[in-house]
Amino acid sequence: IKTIAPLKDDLPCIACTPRLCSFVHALKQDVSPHHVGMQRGERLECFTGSCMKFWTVVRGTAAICTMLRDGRRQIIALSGAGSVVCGLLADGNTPHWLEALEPSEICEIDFTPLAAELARDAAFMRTMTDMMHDQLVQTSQHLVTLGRLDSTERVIFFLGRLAIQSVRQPNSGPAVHLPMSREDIADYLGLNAETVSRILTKLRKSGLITFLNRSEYVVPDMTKLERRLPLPLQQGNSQVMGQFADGKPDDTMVQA
Amino acid sequence: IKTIAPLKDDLPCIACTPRLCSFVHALKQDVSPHHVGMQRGERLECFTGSCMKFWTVVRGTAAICTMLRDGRRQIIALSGAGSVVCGLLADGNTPHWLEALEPSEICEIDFTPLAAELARDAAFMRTMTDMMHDQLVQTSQHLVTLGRLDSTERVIFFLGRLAIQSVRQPNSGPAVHLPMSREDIADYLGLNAETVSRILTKLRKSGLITFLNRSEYVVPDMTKLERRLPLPLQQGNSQVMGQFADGKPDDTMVQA
DNA sequence: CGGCGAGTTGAGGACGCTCAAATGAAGTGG
DNA sequence: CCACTTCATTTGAGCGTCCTCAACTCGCCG
Repeated sequence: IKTIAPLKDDLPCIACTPRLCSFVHALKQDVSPHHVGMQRGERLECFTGSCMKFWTVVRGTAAICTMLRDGRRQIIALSGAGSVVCGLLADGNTPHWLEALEPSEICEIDFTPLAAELARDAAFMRTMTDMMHDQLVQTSQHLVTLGRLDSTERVIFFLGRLAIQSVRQPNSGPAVHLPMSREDIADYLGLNAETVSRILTKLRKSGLITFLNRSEYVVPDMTKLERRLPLPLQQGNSQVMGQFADGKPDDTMVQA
Repeated sequence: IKTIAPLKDDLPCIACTPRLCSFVHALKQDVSPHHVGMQRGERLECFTGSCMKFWTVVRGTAAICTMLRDGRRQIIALSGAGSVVCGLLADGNTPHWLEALEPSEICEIDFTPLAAELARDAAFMRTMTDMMHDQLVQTSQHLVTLGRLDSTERVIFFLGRLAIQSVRQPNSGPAVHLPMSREDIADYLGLNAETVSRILTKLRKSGLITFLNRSEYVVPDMTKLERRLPLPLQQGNSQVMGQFADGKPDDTMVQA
């Protein structure tokens, strides 16, 4: 755990899309964001109660997980680099946590001491709304996936979405990196690990997916992939509250 | 479609938990909330783009629905009396709509003309955040249901949650009203109608559920019901941004 | 080389879906 | 009040999908 110098040349807070850091500086208070390194399987548990902690995935991949009494695990959402998770997401009944699926780096900001002040900050609340909205859209789509797609469609959808996100990354080659184990994929898709494995070999043999190794693949024909799905792979650009902020007061606070 | 007098004696906006009406009056503008009656199956479609419409279910039950290319339907969330749905929830890819599952009355407010102004209103944005948060918690739990519960557990969970919500209603007797058809339940739980029917008769024969008729039932022993589930039925009280608002400026705006 | 964990593959079975028919409930018109 | 229509629901038979359990392979590291 080390306190971060907000704008270093390696991986600055630019990765953090909602720019939470800007509120830290704006308020001139010692809400210290700090980076945490996490190994695969490590967890951050702060989903109880009302803590206003935020975790931005700077590097790696993390998952919002929950577990039932008998040990069944469900991955509710995946958080790739740049996405922000907030501690308010849990329901307080079943245990929730943020788990690194591969070696990751998380930037943690705890706004709790400033909560009352930020509740009166329209720009901050707009950011919160946007974050919640993005998460909600993602979760809703995932819900449809679990409710109405069969196992093969789920895996195809998962691989396709991952591939699309991958090409948007700046330093990506043609290969897509699979950031998680078969069991993690299964827990994300509501399947079990063996089924995922079987489907992956089926997709490999059918030529829809080409695997370079166990954790890297290429989609030779994205159109063909999409034809196997009853819903589009491309994500529409979600427009939210941010668009209504005419003056854009946040931008004035961004450093550099 | 009739414009509503905000505080009538029959079913006033008190039912609207987030009290959206208060923002209408605060801004002294003609954002006219009006009530819409809906028959079973009727739809409100405004999930495209960025309209800032809100629908509060005043009476009845509505569902946020989506449909895949081949006609598979998924009910993402149920909206009972008092809950608010907002047009921002859709992802823009697949069609989304709000559908009445039984004869319902919806209060519609379109804040679009005031969007820019409201974006600078911290109290309004806090309300938005709270709404999004509530929806997100609900959707996440639903997602776990679809991902990790088998069909019987899903139905039990559904009936149990409905029963708990029912006793909180003011005018409820011991019987729980089932506000939707078997097919609607199936589309909510990711099953098909026949399976739902089979499970209901199984639960009836096992004595877990007593049916008064096709749409009313009693849970003789809620504890026994909960023992069949790997997760608690009771919903923890979610605490969100509202708690941080010290002065509670909204309350001063409430009429009466 | 041996051990370990992740992944793959196979056999068998349970669960949930499809298709089809029967039953029930509610409304309409004679 | 009763035939008749219509639609939702129930029930049954058969089957496909996905899970469970188990054996086996592969890659990695000591």
